[in-house]
Amino acid sequence: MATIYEVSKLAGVSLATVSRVMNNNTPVKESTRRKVLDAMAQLDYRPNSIAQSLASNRSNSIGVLVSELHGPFYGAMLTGIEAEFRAAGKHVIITAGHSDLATEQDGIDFLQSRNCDALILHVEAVSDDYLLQLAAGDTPFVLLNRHIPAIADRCISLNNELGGYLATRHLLQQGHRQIAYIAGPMWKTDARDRYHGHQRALAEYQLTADPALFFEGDFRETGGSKGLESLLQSGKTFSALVCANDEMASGAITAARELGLNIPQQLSVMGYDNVNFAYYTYPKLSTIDYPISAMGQMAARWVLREVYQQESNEVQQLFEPVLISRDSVLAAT
Amino acid sequence: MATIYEVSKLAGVSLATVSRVMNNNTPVKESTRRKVLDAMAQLDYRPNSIAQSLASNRSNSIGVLVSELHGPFYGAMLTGIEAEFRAAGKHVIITAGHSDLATEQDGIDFLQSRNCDALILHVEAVSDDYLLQLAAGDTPFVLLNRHIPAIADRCISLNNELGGYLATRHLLQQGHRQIAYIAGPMWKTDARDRYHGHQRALAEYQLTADPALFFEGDFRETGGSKGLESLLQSGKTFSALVCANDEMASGAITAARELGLNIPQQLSVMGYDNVNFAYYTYPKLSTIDYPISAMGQMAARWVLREVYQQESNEVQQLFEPVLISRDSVLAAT
DNA sequence: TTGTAAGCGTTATCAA
DNA sequence: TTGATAACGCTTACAA
Repeated sequence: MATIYEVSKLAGVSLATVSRVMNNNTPVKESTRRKVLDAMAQLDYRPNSIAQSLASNRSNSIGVLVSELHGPFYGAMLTGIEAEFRAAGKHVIITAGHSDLATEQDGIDFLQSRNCDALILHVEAVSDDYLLQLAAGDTPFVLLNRHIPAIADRCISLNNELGGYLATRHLLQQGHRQIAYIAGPMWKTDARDRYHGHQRALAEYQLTADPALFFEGDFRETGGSKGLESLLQSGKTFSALVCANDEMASGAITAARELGLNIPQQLSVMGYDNVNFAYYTYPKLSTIDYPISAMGQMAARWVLREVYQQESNEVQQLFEPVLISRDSVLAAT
Repeated sequence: MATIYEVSKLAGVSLATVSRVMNNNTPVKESTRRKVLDAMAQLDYRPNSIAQSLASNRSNSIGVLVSELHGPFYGAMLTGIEAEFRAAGKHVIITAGHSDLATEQDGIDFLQSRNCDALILHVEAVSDDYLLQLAAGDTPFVLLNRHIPAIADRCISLNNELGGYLATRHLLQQGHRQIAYIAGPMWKTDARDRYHGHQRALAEYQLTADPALFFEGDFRETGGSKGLESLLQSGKTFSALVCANDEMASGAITAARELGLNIPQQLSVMGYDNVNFAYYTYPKLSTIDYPISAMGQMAARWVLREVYQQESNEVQQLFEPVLISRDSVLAAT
């Protein structure tokens, strides 16, 4: 592999000049530039990005920490992020935090030790304080799907409370009054926010959430199926169910069918996220749209703007959920 | 950020000694080691991985190129890869090839320019010749889901033909004789292999594939739905359908339902891949298990063994698909 | 067992 | 507009 030194020799100029034409940040005489470019082509020269990083203190790499690498939600998010950076010639180092405190902190350490220019974090276990402290350090970062007022300028988030409200209000508007709820893990902010929205909608109809109709799931299919079974066993009747995400809704629907319940005739079900497969469940899932891919893209743009000074991009930080009405909800009889 | 120099000063030893305790590759007196470790702790020293890479000519990073970042298939694959590397302290740079020739080549260039120690490639558009040439270069790489005899030692693949055979044979054994087929894009090897397996199974029953019962899809839900509609319009009757992957099967099932077809009573459906959601479709999808997460893990181990000399890990390169029988297939009447 | 010093391939500061 | 040359933070002969 040719080095800048060989290029400079072949072109008959100094190292510095070669560097200048590469980075074209300093004027170089056209004829000199040509000589250098020719030499580069002739040697099939590729700059060593490691050496560039060491000298310039810039790695052109962005660390991304997500809870999981699989699942429709994270997939869409990563796609949004990678596409934006790829186009900008930056690259992404991806690691998983598994919603676990130690693993998340570890992941952040790991990414920092790789000299990332910036971090995009989708963290759940780590505390606000920890992040505040991280913000005092000198690795810039954006938070995805989390809102911390003190560093609101680094947060890209969805109004989850509103989404929770919309889901339940939809059911109420369809005449349902006994509404069960399968939540995400309640230590997660988004799970709590969604549930608060649920409560607010109920309150508007002079209703309160019945603890017997509440189940805390895990945001995964099995959480939905177990949740439904448990709710049914409570003995309380309910005509509608809201699940805090689509995966649990899918699990709940499958479990309901196995128990001989007709969806939506005997039970209306709402999901949340509008992940790709929501259209392909049976019945098609009514849900709340979470524009996670766009939000990932915005996180990338934030970095491009704040860290790499690419002013061109508009960055939207606050997103609003939208109700998607499909076939899993029926008016109450 | 403290450097190795400051550590050496504080510990009262030379740079080299500090380096030695970090890499513990050379014996260091226990008391010296302690002094160094203390100094490191005191300064909260973190080695600069960029400088390490430049000096050692090792980046400790592995480039991963997959077709997409989303979708259940790639999600599982990335999870398998990342978990293995994370445990080994290596990190992954992930980029997407989108099954497009230029984008894939570009991605490979990109990863090489980042000085990856090795590459894991899930490429579809790039030619065998191109890969053979790449193999002649000096960046080691493994191929996932692709088999090229000349470099078989770098390939981790599933016997896709066998899977296709198993899927169709299952239907034949259930008494089906008119079997439609929705394929993946036929320029992709795996799509072709699966189809060949289908043909072989038919041949065993003295049948041949009917072109009117063939549709070339795109491995996505919409391919399945469009495929089913198109097959139905052909006027030919069929009692079973095999789809070359689960996503198309899901799309086909949804479309069938909309057209008033009962699954599996009026139409049996087979999928392929056994992605996570296959258990949550209605009816539960009978499919062919593709252990993609394990295969991703093996690709990672291959790298660990071949590139980082970690001999400990066994690497399995050839995988066999297995039939998963669930509810979407019924015996022919 | 430890220290010295020469790289690794760039960028960036100064002069010229 | 160009050239010397000192960083950047570490690894690794080679000596001691």
